Amino acid sequence: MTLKDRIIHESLRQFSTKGFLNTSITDILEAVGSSKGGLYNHFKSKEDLFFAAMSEARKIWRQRNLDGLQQIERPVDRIKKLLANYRDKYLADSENFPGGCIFVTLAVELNDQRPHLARELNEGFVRFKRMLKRLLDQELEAGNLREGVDTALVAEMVFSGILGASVMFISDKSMTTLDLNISALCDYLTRITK
Amino acid sequence: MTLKDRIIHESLRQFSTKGFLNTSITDILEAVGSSKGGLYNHFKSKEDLFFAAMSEARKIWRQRNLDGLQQIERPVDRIKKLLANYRDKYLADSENFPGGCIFVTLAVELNDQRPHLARELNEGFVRFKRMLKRLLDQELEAGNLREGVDTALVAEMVFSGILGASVMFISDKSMTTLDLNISALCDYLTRITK
DNA sequence: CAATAGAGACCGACCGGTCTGTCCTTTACA
DNA sequence: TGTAAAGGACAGACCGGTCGGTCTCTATTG
Repeated sequence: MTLKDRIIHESLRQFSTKGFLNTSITDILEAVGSSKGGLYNHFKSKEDLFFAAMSEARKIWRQRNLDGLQQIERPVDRIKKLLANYRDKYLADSENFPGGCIFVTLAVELNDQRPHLARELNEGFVRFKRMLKRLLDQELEAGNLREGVDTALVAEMVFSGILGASVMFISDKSMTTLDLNISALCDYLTRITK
Repeated sequence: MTLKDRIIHESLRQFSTKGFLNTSITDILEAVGSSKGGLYNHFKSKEDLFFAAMSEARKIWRQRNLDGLQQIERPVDRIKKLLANYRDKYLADSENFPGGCIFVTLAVELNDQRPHLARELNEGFVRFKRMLKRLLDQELEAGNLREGVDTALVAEMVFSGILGASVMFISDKSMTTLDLNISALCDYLTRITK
């Protein structure tokens, strides 16, 4: 692994626990055993490192959460699989993200302090919500949802549930609470399905 | 209003937008038009100010969210009223908390960095969840919940939904998205009630 | 020899906190 | 009642330390 990659991955670890502003360049460099020169050779600023780290974080997120979704036919079951992935393969991943979901941590920290950095976090949230709604709409067109179910409302509910579970997990790092949350969401999905 | 109170309220404003660590006492003092001497005369440290501010924040939270709950008879309707309060009287309060829910912001920021400060935030979350479950259990005993409804699961779901809605509101400050989230939660509560 | 990666001294800005000094109000006493 | 002592509220200079970023210098490699 190159120094550049090691810096990026160490950044992900520290950003996920301490956020962007409270992580110092020095902390990252001490962890990877390098120095200022080694960092500023590859990144022109701390913000530049932020964007590189976010790109890598999105890649890891997709790898973890979309794994095995293609093999599943029913859209609603894809959502349930995604929820299980989110619990087992993503949030449980204390190697890359020891502080919990890095997007939640950074969104909460940066939205009022560094709007231009927070923008792409919000875009990620919106894209994720749209994906949930799309899957629910497919189920609706197949006539598999109960009467009066609003897919936009359900997508919002599931997404908020995931965000809330992520915040709870950041707070108490409890796998049982996390499991309770994911179970509640799956239960909810079952309840609105025929 | 005394200087001490003005410092506390300005702290709430700045903590809710920038968090604790990224708010400098100089920023607070400039906003209230005072100086170091004026602050350290009333608080022995920045952490001392934090605890004073949190105490005031909890007081405001209760005022806003529990307002008018006593007049309502059905427990599940109390929860719905609380959700409406949370949307209309608490999150919409940009005077005290311009950055959204201060407890979410601080919990996400402090859990890995200042565990002893974060502890009482988590305690608040647990107490709130217990309150939700207690109300649901009352409804269950009255036989007003549908078959197979697990009150702990529902409480978890509602609480996560609130946390998620708070994070979304921090991110986009959109009242329509917030309203969608609260509606989804009310919809969910209706769906599990007889 | 040229080019690049990396080490680390260094810079100005800012941090939380301390300390001294200056008011102003309250209290004590002849 | 006049006056001095005492104490609290606040201003702001100052301290050691840390921040992001720059710069110079060295080691390695083709």
